[in-house]
Amino acid sequence: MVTIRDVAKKADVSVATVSHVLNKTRFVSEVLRNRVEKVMAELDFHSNIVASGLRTKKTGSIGLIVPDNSNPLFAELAHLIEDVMFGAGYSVVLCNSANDLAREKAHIRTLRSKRVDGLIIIPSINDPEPINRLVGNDLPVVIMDRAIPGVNTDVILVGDFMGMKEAAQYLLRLGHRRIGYVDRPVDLPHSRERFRGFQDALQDANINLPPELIVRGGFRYEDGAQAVKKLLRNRPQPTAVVFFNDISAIGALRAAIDQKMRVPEDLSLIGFDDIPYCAFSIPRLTTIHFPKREMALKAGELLLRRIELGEEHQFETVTLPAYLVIRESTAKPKG
Amino acid sequence: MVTIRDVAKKADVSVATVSHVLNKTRFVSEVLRNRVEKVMAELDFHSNIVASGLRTKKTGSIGLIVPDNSNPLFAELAHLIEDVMFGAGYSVVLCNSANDLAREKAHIRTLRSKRVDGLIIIPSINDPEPINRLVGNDLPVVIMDRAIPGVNTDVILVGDFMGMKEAAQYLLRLGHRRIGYVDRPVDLPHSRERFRGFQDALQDANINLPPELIVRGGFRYEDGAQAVKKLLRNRPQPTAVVFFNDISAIGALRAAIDQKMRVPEDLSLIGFDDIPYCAFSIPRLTTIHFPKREMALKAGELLLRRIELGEEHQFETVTLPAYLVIRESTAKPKG
DNA sequence: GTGAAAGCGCTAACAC
DNA sequence: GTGTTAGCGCTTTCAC
Repeated sequence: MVTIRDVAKKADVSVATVSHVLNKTRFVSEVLRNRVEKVMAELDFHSNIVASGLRTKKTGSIGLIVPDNSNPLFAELAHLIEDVMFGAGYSVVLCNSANDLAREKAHIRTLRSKRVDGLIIIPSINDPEPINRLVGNDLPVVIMDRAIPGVNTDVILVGDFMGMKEAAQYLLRLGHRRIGYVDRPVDLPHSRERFRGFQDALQDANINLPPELIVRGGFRYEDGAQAVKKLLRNRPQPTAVVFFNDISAIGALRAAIDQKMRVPEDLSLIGFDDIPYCAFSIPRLTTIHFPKREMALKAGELLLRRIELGEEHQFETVTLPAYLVIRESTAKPKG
Repeated sequence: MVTIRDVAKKADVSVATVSHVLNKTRFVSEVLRNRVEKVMAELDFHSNIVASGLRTKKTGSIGLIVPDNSNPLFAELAHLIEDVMFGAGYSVVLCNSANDLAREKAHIRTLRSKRVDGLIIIPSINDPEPINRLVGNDLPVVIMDRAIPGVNTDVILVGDFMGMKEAAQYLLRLGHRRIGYVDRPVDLPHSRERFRGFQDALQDANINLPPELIVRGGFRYEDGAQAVKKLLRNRPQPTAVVFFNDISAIGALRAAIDQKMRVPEDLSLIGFDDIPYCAFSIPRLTTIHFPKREMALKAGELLLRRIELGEEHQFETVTLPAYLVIRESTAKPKG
């Protein structure tokens, strides 16, 4: 690997000069600058960022921890974040936590050792301690999507409560009275909020929510399928079901059709996230829009501000509105 | 940030000893080892991998360049690769090329500057030169999914030709004679292979493939929808359409239904990739299975071999079989 | 406008 | 068994 030294020697200048043309960090006469640049090209010189990082304490990389990059929501978020960070000159190290605390902590540890300039996390952790320790060590962190009580970072949330409440209200307005709810297997702040929004809407309308209509399902296709089958075993059957996320709603849609139910005539279904596929399923899925682009942008913005302006004060918590997108999987209950 | 020096001082040993307990790279008496480890924990020491990387020329990171992490195929591949690399102690820097050559080159340049230990690329580039230059500089690279003629790396391909041929043969066996084909907007080796497989099957059966049944569409939902609408304007209409990928097939499925076509009764549809959603669409999508797990595993294996064993010889090209998965979007043509 | 040189935090050869 | 120390390839202060 060719070094700055090699370039300096061949261009007959000092390493300082080479460094300065590299970083435009002080004036270099045109003659020398041209000479240096020519030699760099000739030698196919690629500045060693590891070495410069050792001096400058900047790596030009950030860590991004998501639960599961196979999930279309997280995949899109990861993509968008990579996009804004690329624009700002940073690379992103992508880590999947698999909803596993130990793994998440391992990734945090590694990322810290690698001296990433910042961290964006969609946490599986509910414990602020490992994260607060990072911040204490001057590592800018932004938490996305899931609130962790007591965390000292910027956090960007989605209007889970209101989004889900709006969905339930819509169903109520259509005339539904027996509405099922399918949750994640283990709850986290965001899922709790969504469920609260759902409950709140029913309560406002004085609708009873019997426990048999709440199922702790999962966030995968199969989970949604299983959950809806279970709900459909109830008598009377629910006329609508709301899901923690789109994927499980789509699995449920499939299972409902398999059970000869018509959607939405016999059963209304609502998801959450508004993944691209919702607009193409048959029927198209009514869902709550998750503002992915806005979240990625905001996350990038807040992180970059901490990194580059070194802001230390006031952590911000911003909540982006989620809103209902009415498509074709919802209708009035029959009868 | 606490350094090895701080630890050494506090534990009253030399930095060498600290380094050696850190890396288990030479024997350290239990007494000292315990003392050092205790101090490390007390000071919350996190070894600076940037610094060690400068000495060892290893960063413990690899680069992964995919066209678009929002695409479920690439998202899953990225996830799987992260998984195997995590298991081997590496982080992965994820980059989206957006099918843009300039961007892909920019990423390669950055990754090289960051001295990643290896690179896995799903190239948008057709030009072996930038990649061969990397290899010339001792950066292990493996190319996935798309062949680049003349490249000096390991490459892992999928049986595009045979997979697509099998799909077409299946359609032929069902009795289809007017079969449409929807390709990517600009072809790359893998799409060319797929198309060749399709052509080959028709040719074997002495079926004519009129140009109006071939559309250069795209790989997004909307593209598939547009493409199928265009195909359906032909008279006689095709009775089946094969798509370059699942996403466009799913978009087409939606559009076909919108045009009051029944799938598969009026129109058979086949995708490619077997993304998870295919098993849940209505109807479930017949497609060609893309061996994602096997590819990720193989890519990791080959890359790690180059990185850790420093193998220099013989580049390998492995082709993983792709096979037809018959679901519900295909049937005999009516009439 | 340019160069010399110290030093970032680690590893590893060498010395004892 | 353990310690000393010379770098790894850069950046940046200080000097001219």
